[in-house]
Amino acid sequence: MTNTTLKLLAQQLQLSISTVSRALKDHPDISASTKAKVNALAQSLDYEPNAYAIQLRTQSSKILGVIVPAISNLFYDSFIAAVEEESRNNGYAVMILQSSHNPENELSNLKIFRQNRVSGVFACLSSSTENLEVYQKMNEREIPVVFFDIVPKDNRFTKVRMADERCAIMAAENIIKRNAKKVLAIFGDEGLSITQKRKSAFQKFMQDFSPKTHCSFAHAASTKEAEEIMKKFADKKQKVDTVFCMTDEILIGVMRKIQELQIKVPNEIGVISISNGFIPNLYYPHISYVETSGHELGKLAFIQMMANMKGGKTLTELTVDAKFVEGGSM
Amino acid sequence: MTNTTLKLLAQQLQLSISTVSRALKDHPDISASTKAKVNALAQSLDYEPNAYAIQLRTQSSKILGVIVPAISNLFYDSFIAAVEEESRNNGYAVMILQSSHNPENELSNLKIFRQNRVSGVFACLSSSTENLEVYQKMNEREIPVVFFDIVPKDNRFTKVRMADERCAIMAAENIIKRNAKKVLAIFGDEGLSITQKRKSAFQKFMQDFSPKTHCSFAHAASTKEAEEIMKKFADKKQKVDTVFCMTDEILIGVMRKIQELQIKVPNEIGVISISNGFIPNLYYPHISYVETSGHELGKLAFIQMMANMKGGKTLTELTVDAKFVEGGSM
DNA sequence: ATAAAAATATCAAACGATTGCGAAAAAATT
DNA sequence: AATTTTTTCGCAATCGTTTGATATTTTTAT
Repeated sequence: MTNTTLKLLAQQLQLSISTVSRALKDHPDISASTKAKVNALAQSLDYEPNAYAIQLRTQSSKILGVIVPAISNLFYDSFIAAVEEESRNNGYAVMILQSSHNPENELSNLKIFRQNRVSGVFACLSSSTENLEVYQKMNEREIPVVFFDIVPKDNRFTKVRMADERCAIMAAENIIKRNAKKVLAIFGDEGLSITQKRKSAFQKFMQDFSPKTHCSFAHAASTKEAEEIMKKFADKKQKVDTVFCMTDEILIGVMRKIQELQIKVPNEIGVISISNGFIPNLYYPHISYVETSGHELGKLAFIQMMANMKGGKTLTELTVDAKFVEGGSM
Repeated sequence: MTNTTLKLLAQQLQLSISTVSRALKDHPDISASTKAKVNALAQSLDYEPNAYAIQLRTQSSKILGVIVPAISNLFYDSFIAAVEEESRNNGYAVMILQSSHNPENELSNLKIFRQNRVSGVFACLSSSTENLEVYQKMNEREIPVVFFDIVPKDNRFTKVRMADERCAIMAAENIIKRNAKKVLAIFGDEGLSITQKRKSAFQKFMQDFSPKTHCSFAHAASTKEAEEIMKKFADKKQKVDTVFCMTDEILIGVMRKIQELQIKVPNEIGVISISNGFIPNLYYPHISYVETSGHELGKLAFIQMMANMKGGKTLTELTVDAKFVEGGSM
């Protein structure tokens, strides 16, 4: 069965294609009676405009692209969900591609986006992306790019991200409030700017406001690594009394060890993390965390995208503020 | 900056558009030298074919649609990830829309898919979807629809799903093996066929092979509900010694209560669930589970899609088999 | 040297929709 | 009744690509 087209409608109604087209879009040139007829037939024949023809003619697609390292991720999936929702409400469809943290995939994804003439892309850099030229070119082609979460340092681009420094500082605040003596702070992948930001902010704040607190720093790129780090520190004689986890992956590893060794939270050890809240609430007591909401970030990103598409380039870096959620683990 | 087109290339090279087009696709009609020239210029001008023009001309898009109740879900996100991966490797892009379990959204999503002339759709029914007519129409338009996870009973459609009965039976087997006396089995949304299947298979198996085991059945549509159910049953005098959780949401609720009440797993209570493994492995001891892999299902769905698109309709119902993963909670 | 075959490149018509411009018909004005 | 205005609609070009048919040139065979 072939799709209904304007031509088909026109033939059946003995009208010209242009009249049918105009009738369908409620153009003032067309009489009410014709409109009625056209609409009726379109309805009964299940007419749906061919988006491809429209885009070809109007040179503007109603598709937005999203590149994430992985869809299957507690943070990114909520970001995607938010973007999808906003997009649909605004007449856009979303095309989602994952880079798997591989710059090559990132490139081929971008290619697909270009072929499909997406009218904008949301991009989260993969950890090893060095070359931003492609993105620069997109901007030159007037395809707005909004970076999120893992963003380039380069300030030629529009970016939205969590208030990373604030997150880290809020965590530090609560660690100090708890009166911690020996802190283990586990951060994520050392190469990412997001890690750097969080770490240096954390470090500085602790230094400035509680210089006597002893802090050990570690990096874990996976749950497994976090688990091992936790193990090492739990084995030591002078145990740490508070552990900070920069990501969900880290928290999971840490909690596995804590449960296994039956360390009491919060009495023997305090735990605090940065998260969207899903993982922290799995445990009892709930883990206290600084909230970073993929959902909020998605909404903000969409707003930025619309702004970029409408008017002049707004090359700003917006941040979603964080808030502390008391769980019971501190 | 405007996009490079065939026309532009042709002008610069003093060739006809058709020659350029053929050169780019390595058509035997074109000489090697011409091809070289064309390719060189195309490269330097960053030529990317306009997917819209191609689709318009060839009447076939390289886009697949996916409808899920929610992207932000441990099962669906891995399904999506798998489909996306397979798709990209086969030259397809994926458009993802979420229904939020709302039939209206489902409908408008389908509309978007039609407008974009997707060449196939993967659909997971929202819990309250009654009217399958739209899907039937898609099939009539020769747009293959592959249902996954929550599938229609109707056998006019192609479906892939987990081996739901097997899952439930495997869980039951292990409950019997544990020598459970009092079992609490919590199932999901009563309206879903997936729930029905799992429940009746579970029920029958327990009845047939261990009629003396006392089973209490309950339904929970959310984590919160599961938590309350668990609370009720933990308070009782004659405590249950084994609890079965049909979904991750339920497991999470149950585990919250168990941790809160400090019930010892597996000594005081055995826990078993159906899951993709992520959640069960968060706890210590790891929860034993029957594995249902969204990733596997996604791959299977893609294969079915390709089969449907290539050849004759293969209206079959395929299932991904389950396997039991020993955690330590039984 | 001439006809036949092979190689190379071009023409032109689609695909489905939009839209400026002009034309015919109907209504309003003089 | 003649003219102007308004309403209603059609013509045709265009977006970028593909592709069957055709034209031109080169090579090979006779």
